[in-house]
Amino acid sequence: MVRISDVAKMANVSTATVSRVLSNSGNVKKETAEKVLEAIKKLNYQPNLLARQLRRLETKTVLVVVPDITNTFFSKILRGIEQVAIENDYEVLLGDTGNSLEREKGYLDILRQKKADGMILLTARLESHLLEEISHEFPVVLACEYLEGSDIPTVSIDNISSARKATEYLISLGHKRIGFLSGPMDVILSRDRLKGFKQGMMQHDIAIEPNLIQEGDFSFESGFNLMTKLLALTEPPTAVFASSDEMAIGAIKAIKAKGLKVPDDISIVGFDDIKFASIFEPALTTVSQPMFEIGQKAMELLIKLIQKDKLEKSQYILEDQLVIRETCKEKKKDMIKM
Amino acid sequence: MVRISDVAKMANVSTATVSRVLSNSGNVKKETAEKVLEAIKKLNYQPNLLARQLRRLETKTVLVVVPDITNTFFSKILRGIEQVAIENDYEVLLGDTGNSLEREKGYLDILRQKKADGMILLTARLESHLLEEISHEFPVVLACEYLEGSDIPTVSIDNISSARKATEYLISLGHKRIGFLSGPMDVILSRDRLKGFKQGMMQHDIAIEPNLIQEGDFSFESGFNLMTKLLALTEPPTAVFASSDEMAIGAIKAIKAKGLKVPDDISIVGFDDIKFASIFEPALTTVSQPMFEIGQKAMELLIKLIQKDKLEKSQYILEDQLVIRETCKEKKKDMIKM
DNA sequence: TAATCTAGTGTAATCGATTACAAAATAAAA
DNA sequence: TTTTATTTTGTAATCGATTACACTAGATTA
Repeated sequence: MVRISDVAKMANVSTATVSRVLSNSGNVKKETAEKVLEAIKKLNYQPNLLARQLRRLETKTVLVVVPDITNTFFSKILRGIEQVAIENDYEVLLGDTGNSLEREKGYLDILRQKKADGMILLTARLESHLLEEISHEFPVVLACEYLEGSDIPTVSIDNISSARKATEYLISLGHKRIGFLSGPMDVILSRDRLKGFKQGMMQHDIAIEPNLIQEGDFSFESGFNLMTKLLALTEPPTAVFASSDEMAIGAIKAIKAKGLKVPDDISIVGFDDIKFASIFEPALTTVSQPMFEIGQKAMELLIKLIQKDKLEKSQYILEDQLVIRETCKEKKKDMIKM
Repeated sequence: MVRISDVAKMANVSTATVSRVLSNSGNVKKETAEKVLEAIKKLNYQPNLLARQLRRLETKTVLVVVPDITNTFFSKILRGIEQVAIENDYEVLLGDTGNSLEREKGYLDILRQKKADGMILLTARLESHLLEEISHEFPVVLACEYLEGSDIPTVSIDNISSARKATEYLISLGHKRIGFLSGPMDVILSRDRLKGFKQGMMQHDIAIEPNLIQEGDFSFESGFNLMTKLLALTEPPTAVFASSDEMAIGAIKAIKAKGLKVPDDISIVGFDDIKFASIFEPALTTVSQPMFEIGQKAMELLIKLIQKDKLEKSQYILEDQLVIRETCKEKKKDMIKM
């Protein structure tokens, strides 16, 4: 392995001078610098980052903890993170928890062991005091999620208001029996979406029926299963608002499996606007999150934290948008009951 | 920050002893070890990995270079990699190239700078001599891709034979005018799939028509566009074999857009078996790759390389499988021409 | 009893860079 | 020409762990 001392020897200078050439800092005579650069090229020298990092006590690496890397929602955010990371010479250490709480916890140690300068969490199911604690010691940014009553910097959309908007859209189409497929209740964003749903309903004086609200886990499979349950009710909903696109698609499959049609028989709204939402048939009406931008912003904030810059605020709310495609329709006229 | 010397001081021992307790190596008296452990707990000490890594000249980190992290095909492989990584106390440094050759090249430096102990490439579009070079210096494993005439360890399916199988399946359904949507020709796996397609055709004495073969880039969009082109031919194909599921789905969308039906008018076979292949309607008949296993195996090989173990062989071929779903059907009887 | 071995611990070198400080060389000012 | 300022370079400490080597004390063997 080629070390800085090898370069120094070949160029007939001290390691300090080589280092100065490397970092472009300080005063090095032109000719000396040229000698050094030549030696570097000749030896194909690459500085050992471990040594540099140890000396500088920084890694130029950020840890990104993702609940499920195979979900395109998260990988799109990751893309945004990575873009800003590259622009600022940071590397991304990936922590996929596979929805395991234990693994989520385990990744905190990587930060403590200085393997990364900071951390972006796309999931926050850990006990909040753990997160609070580590965020006091190290730079931490939450994306999508946030922590109630905490001042950990956060980038997300306003889940409550976007869920309310989506609900009101269904109401505006004449729907009153609206089902709600929720995400897991231990994540705040699920609770927010539910809250938004309830707000929308109440604002139009529509009673909320508990058995039209079902808790799932954002997955396709849970969407399918919960919708099947809803369809088994004596009076199934005429519209359903799902807390993720995957669930929405699962729900549509369940509806189709019963021989019913979307949107003719039942309207569906999803959440996220993953790539597949527009490819699926019928194309999904959904709340579109600016995933790439969320990632970018989160990484920008993290870099600021690492550099100990002051943030203007700790909660950044990005704009979402209700994208209307093909899965919603005016409620059918009630049949005259016999 | 708590250092090993702080622990040593508190426990009234030398740093060497603390280190020995930490690594569970060597001979430390029980009582001493207990004292040390107590101090560690009291101070909430976590060893600085940078220092350890510098001393040991290893990072316990592997670099995974992915062409597109938002493609579930790759993220599934990544899952396999990460699983084995965790089991062996490795971390995964993610390098998403966004299909950029330049960024692919840039990630090689991370390896040279010792930020990772080895590298798994899920893309190999770089000039082969670059790859050869770096693989002589550092542990490198190719997954999915391989390099002709190179001995870089590789994990993949046999693309030629699986493409041949899929082609023969279409032929067995009576199709003769079979279109082929290829991936980019600068990746070997695209060329292999084309080769397999041609083999299948020739083995059944079916002439290969150049304008039924179209080159894309694995993406949904290219599938749509190329299929649109094929449909514009005076005599369009009755079946199409796409080199990726995304392309296949794009092709189906194009067919539907023309008012035709899959599989009634045109049969489609995809490649990869991404999650969405079974959700899409009609559910995709496709060549299923064992993505998770590819990732696992690749990581296992890489660990062996890092530990300087001998590999039994350098090319590992895993089993693929033609999954028959709903997008293929017997060719319609020819209309009697007037 | 003396010699040898072993367990347990400490001292200090080491990994490969960066950088504070000192020193030398050169330029500018008196 | 001497003095002072500036530029350029080198020496050695440093980052925080690991580990080769040395040492001590007690156990074992001859």
